[in-house]
Amino acid sequence: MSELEEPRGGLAHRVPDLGALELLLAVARLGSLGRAARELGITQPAASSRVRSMERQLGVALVDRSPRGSRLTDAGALVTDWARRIVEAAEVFDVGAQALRDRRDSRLRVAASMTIAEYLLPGWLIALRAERPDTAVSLLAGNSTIVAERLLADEADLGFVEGPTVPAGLDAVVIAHDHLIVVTAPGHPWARRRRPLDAAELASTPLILREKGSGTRQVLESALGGLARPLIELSSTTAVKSSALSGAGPAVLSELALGEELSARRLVRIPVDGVRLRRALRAVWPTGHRPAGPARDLLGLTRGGTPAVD
Amino acid sequence: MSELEEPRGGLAHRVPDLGALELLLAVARLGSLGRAARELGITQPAASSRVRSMERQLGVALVDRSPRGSRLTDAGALVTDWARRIVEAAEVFDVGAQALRDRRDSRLRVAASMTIAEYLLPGWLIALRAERPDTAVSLLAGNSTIVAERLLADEADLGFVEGPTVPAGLDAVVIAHDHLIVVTAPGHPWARRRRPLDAAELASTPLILREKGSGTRQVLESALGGLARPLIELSSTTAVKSSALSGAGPAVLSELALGEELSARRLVRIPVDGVRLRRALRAVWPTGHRPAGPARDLLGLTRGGTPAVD
DNA sequence: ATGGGGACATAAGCTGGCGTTATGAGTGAG
DNA sequence: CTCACTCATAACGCCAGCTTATGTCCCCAT
Repeated sequence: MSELEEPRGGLAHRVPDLGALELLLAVARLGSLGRAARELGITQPAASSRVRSMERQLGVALVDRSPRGSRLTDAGALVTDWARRIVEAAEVFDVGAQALRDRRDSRLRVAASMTIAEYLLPGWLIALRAERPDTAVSLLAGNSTIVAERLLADEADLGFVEGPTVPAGLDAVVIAHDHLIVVTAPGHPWARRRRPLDAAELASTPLILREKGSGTRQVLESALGGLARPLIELSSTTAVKSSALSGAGPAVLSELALGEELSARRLVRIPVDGVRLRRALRAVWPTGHRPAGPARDLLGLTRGGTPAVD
Repeated sequence: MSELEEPRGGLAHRVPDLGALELLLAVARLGSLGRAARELGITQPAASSRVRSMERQLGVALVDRSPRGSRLTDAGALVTDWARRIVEAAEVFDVGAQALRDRRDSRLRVAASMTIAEYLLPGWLIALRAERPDTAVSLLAGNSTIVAERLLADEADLGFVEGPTVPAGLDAVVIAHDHLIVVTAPGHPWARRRRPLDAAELASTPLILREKGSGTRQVLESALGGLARPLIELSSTTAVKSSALSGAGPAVLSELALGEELSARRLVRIPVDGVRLRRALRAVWPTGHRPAGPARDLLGLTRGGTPAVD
């Protein structure tokens, strides 16, 4: 019948752009199109038209307009919550990308391992920006050696490394532990086990793993005593996750890489007994040069709001 | 010095749009601008220009171009992972919004409680689309009463409800449990406790809660034996989370609402002892009308890839 | 009751971003 | 040496979204 429109495009054609989503969040929060428009620095007609075209695009009424304000419809509330998650991911992107660009005016230069730079640092930077909006941060991502080099050459003010050892010449404090966990797709037999796995089972089962030499692989192998049987070897955490999601087999990866997948049961965590699958995450700085100023502020955030280290 | 550009706009001006992010992911996966362009159904010059303007916008080189392909730079890999999370959130938005619109041609009509519709269903629908791309789904979100009405009026094929009781006239199967958890900002004294909380402590401490009558509030109060002392009462899970993030106090909310906040330690989970803070999530259908066809497919996904119920 | 003010809608015009086609230039393989 | 592949550049067109200017509705205060 009415096969007039078959968008058949990428997501971008079916999902409103970030500006529209921000607008929707503002409308939800402020209860008025006009006020939301003002907050975003656009005019009221622009906001009106934008919300309208968003509704047209989605085929769903999002806001109830009235002569004295606008409130979300039920569907609008649902859509707004999904929108919020996009915007939050965009904030992470933004603060991360902003730190990546080399700025000469950075007041705080951070060097961090990949895992930390990817998963943890943006959150800290968002929190830091909330407290100290004027602190421009620059980020360099690399392995422990790189981080140490930068710090010792005074090209970074604060570093973050993962793994069992602290590079020479640096003082360190453990800020958290990264737990590796075993996951499978929900259909896998392990997902129905009642007893935790033990080391022997884990070592004797082919697993989806990062490549040999990677941080997570090292932790696993040292925990198992040198043995780990790869089912597939992949070069990024993301690839491991995708592979596990597709049901290829059990995977071992950092809990940091799992978000919704666990709570929505798209992946199932398999308990493991008697194997210490974790590694320390440490903040580091040149021996003696205890972090001060912005570095100290950031360090405070990483340690759970306790500003003093000591 | 060079204060030429101060974007000073919303996120939308600093974060590339979804089309650009999808393009970046395709380039990362395929190793070539041209191939990525083809996959997205645009021309190679369009892709080239888009990636270039994204690099200009971010001030970071993302891909190394060579006469025989393009690979991500180190910074590009990081940016791409952040981009992936935006795109994943956009997929959730897309599949959810698509289901919300009333389609006459829906092959599967679902009625679900808010929590399930918001957090769980999109993931299931993405999985369902992967297996049965032709299944058009429509979604109606509402409380248990609404869900039951729709099912009994044959206006929905499958329902999802949360809470201790199964509405009359429906058969049900428990598909999961929603665990309520107690969280605080990392700076809160509870975050440093070593012993789990007990019921008495929980009941005697003012908490950030949903309003009286809400599902999560009911679970908490029945678990505590009727008592719950609100510090603030808020009308959405999201508001509770924001409030907890800002350090207003301990909050009780569904683990489904927490994503990164926990693993990145922006919120800390406080263990609780001797209180059963969970509620069953159930799939429901009219007594006797065992789900078949698409409804059965979806039901299978919710139960961890086991297609057969029974 | 009557005007003022807030909220949203509509209309007309401009602009810029992104797309297209057409072409050029560099590299490696047969 | 030519083909096949990569990416870059140029010239042009379209449309989404912005703006300003106006209209309508409703509530409230005088």
